[in-house]
Amino acid sequence: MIDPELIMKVSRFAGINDEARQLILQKSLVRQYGKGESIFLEGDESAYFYLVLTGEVTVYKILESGREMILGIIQPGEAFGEVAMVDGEEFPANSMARIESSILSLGREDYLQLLKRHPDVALAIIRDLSMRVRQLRTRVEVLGEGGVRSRIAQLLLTFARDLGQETQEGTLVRMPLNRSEVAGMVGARTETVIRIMSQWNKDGAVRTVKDGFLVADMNQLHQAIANEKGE
Amino acid sequence: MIDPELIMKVSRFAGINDEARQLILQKSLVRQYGKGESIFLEGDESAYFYLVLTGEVTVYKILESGREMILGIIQPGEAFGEVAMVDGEEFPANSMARIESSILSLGREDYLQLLKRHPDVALAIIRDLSMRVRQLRTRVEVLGEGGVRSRIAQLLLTFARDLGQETQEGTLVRMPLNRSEVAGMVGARTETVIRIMSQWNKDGAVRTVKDGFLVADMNQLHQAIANEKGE
DNA sequence: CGCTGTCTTGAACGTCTTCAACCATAGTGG
DNA sequence: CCACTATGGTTGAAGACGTTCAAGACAGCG
Repeated sequence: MIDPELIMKVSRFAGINDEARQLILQKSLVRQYGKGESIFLEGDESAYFYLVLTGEVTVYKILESGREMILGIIQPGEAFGEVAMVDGEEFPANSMARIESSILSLGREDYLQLLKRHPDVALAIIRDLSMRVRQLRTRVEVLGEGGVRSRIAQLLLTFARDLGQETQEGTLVRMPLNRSEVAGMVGARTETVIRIMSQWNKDGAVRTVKDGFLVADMNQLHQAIANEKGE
Repeated sequence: MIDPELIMKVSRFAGINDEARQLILQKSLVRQYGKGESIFLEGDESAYFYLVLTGEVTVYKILESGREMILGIIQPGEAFGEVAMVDGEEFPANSMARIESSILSLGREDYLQLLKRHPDVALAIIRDLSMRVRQLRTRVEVLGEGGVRSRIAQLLLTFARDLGQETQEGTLVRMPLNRSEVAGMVGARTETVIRIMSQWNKDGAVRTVKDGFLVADMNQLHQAIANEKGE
């Protein structure tokens, strides 16, 4: 059921030697998760390391106030739950498949063994952690912006920068985000997000399309941030 | 001018061998910074790794909206600017001494050499990065809480948990935080912070004392978060 | 003593949330 | 094929909340 090609395509395992490759194929588990299916919950024992092969995973947390905060959306090739596993702590957040996904998991022991065998071990972890630090930092920056309008603008610009592809219509981000998810990421209510985004839609700044959204006019978003009161 | 004792006390360098110790003493630079003095600015070339020996450093960023966001307050023994240096990128934020501080810096080359000589290298970095990930995550959680009241409560509780010491009056956090700083950490205005905190002061929940603040009644803070509208 | 920086308070205004309802669309099962 | 249901998007009105601007209190320091 495991597609060896798929696994080896993951940048993290690129250039890995044959022995390590065998270890992965033998010891890892690849499982399909349906949309909305839970992968682990906050407080669970973290005995596995997870890697998204295909699909997307939402890592989220229920805050003390009851709000649901999305900490991150994990893309194919990216790992999650790794920090907790290395530290040997419980998972600090929940995770679920955002869409139909296939996810590889490797037990702690096997993971550590893999690291030992492969020389670029530490580097892979360090690179991964650095990336996470950077992501979290931009998240803090998004949340730090004053109004909800600024926060959404900042969020969309970040997505456009990281995942966008240029088209003659503007920057296209191939990731359908519903308004609730946006709300969960910027710490706001769905209705508020809707009001702001439909405004932008009318103004031709951002348009929701088939398989994602299109930032047609970045300037308008920057403006929205700059004067803290959209339009 | 460098106090060898001081350097060796830093947990990061504990158990280091003599050779490495010599390297640090010879190659590192320790400099005093006055309150408010800048250490590096966003966009600066990151050629050094910094470590707080005594004092405290504020790492902050000027957001696109013009707001000043405090990303972290670095305590003695903690490093900063490290990620950027390892990645070879420009500093993504500013830093300044929050109080009179002595700060050690080590050039990129020497730092890498130190890491090579000392076996626990990668581990030190990984531990450091993990810690930073955890800190940023709690920061995101703080900012994600709905109202300003919840965010401040969450922030103070975090400080109490991490740095607090129990007294018969409550949990004491030995760190003077002025209201502007709190505002910069929760993404709010100083006046708002003042209104909320003086309310809490009257209610006996949190009191500002000589060298920090005292959380007298944690429950009130949890309450404030729970029902999103303080008391 | 006057200065500076922090803390405080008030009032007006704009923003966001809340709650409640309604529309559109895509499946689903009869 | 259609009613039925679930999901996501949308809108309105009222009120809570936070910001803004302006002004004053206060303490520590040269």
